[in-house]
Amino acid sequence: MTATLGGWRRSHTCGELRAAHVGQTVTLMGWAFRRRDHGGLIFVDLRDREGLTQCVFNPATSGEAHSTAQDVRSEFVLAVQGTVQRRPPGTENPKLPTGDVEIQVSRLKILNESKPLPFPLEEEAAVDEAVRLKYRYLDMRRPQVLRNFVIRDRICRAVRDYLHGQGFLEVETPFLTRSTPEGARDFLVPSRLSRGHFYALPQSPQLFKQLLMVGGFERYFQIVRCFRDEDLRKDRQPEFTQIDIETSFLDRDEFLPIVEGMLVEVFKRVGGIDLPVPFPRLAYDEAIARFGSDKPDLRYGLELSECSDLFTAAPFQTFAQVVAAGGAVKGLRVPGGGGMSRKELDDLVEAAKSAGAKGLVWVKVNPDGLQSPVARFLEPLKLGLLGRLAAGPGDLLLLVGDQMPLAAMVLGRLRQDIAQRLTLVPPQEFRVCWVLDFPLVEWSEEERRWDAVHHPFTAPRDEDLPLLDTDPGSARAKAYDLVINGQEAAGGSIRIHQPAVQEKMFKLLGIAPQEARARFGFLLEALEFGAPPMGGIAAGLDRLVALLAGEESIREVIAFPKTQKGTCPLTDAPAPVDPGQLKDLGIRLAEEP
RNA sequence: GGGGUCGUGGUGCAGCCUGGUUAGCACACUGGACUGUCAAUCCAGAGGUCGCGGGUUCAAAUCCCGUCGACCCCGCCA
Repeated sequence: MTATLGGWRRSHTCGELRAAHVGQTVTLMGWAFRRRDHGGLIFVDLRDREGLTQCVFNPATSGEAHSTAQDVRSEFVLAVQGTVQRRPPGTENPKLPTGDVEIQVSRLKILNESKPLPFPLEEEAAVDEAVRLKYRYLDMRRPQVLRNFVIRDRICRAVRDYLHGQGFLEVETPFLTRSTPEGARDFLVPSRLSRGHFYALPQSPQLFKQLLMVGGFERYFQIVRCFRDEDLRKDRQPEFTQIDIETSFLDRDEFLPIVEGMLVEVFKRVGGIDLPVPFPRLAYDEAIARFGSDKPDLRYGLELSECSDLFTAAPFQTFAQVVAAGGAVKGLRVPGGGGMSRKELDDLVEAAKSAGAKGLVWVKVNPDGLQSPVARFLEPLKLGLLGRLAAGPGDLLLLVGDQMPLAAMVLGRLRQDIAQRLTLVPPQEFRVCWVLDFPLVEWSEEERRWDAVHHPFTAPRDEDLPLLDTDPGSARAKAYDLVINGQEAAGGSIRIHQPAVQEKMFKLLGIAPQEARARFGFLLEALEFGAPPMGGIAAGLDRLVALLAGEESIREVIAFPKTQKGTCPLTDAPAPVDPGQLKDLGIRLAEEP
């Protein structure tokens, strides 16, 4: 190092020099971002993590430095020594924080050269993501990419500071663990020492954090990697990071404010945003009824209306039958949507069908009456309908009749599309809410059994405990989701801490006692040794960072993300392995089918 | 597993629908000129298996089939 640097020491970063530094002799190190060669005079914008500083190479100052600067190309690594001087009047650059000054370079050292780059680092340059990821180490030199990781770092620090202040212990849990049934597909790791046996990478530290509570740690958190072998999306990676939290002796209403405090701290420190507390709370049923979603976006209105009663005895047989069969008719008013073309309406109908609806009734409210494929059935209901939906001329009404919650969820999906199309979504705004009282279980038609909505360790609400025997589908869980701008940002629950209840839950889910013992025996046993009441939450760190960074995809806030097929363009993982490695593991690959 | 968009010098795109000049433009790159630029400017130049394979045709970047890859969506993600 010393040899290369020749005793030079960096005195300042490229982001900090101001008019107050004029006259000082400084040493800067960084990358040549841009070079402007005027023949007699050469300008180089030197870039490091903190910013840009213009360096001037004048033969009158140093002929040697000037001639070396002629060889400088993009992304050469440079060390410069020189004097900070005020730029000549009229040549200041207001776009740069350092734009009032420049370095009159007396000595230049090229620390390393660079080949021409495979893509430009200019901010405005659009580059294919696959190319960016293959050369991610170059991509991150772009200030707008770096910025996302600064935000990520600050969020993590705010989380740690806050939780430590609240008495939480940061504890690590194993990555090599055992496969859990249910949930996502596991990533498996073959064991060499126990041939034929496999570890699984954790989908979350769920069981371990409960064991930490049995262990008396009382308040635990971890910023931890989780692994799920499922298909990817712009907000889903095979490995992602959670802020994982668990507490003892707290009921839901004592725990949620702790999480609110964490979010307040993060948004305040990182975004300068004041989130009002307490966060609004919506029961699951209410969220579905009003917004057609269990993760409602509260940044805009477009609430759904309950219209079932209007159709009980109506001439519109289709809906009357739906209501008679215990279903519901839900309505959505699209303000000013009366001008939509036939094609746009057809697209809405298509979208409704692909969301699972049998159909979609649209109604244009014209000054002279209703216009709709079923207008003649609706005309008698006109006043009731317009009143219920608060609709007037120029509006479009969308109606779906089906079983709940499907009817509402179909409109909930259209609600999002329409908000986008009508640009009702305010930018730079954050609306946070809790969704509570989720159903404990839901009936799985294909498996012919009850499935846990959250996970099998989630406690039912105390008053709903008897329902486990009589009407499991109506039992509500002590589960909660934190929703920000229509995205699930965190989810958690109060856990079952009594073995008898846990066994009852397994039974309900069709997990036989011996099967439960085989899979979760260690947890069941732990619950028998004085497990405290406990509950917690897991927040998706990547999504939180993306939200605060204003990025669509979490790939933008992960240093080395995977493509949609789960590959890494930089390392070419996953890759075949040496046959000897497979032999050690006792693994033979099956022939291709 | 299914649907959609895209794939053309290093990068970003046009050309494709309606097959036929030497595949065009911008940026980057190379050489030259230039002492106040900051997306420097001006002059000159080099750089292409049109993702891959097959088919149709006198002729394919262009039409057809297959395949691979990237992205978006549905399913999936307790």
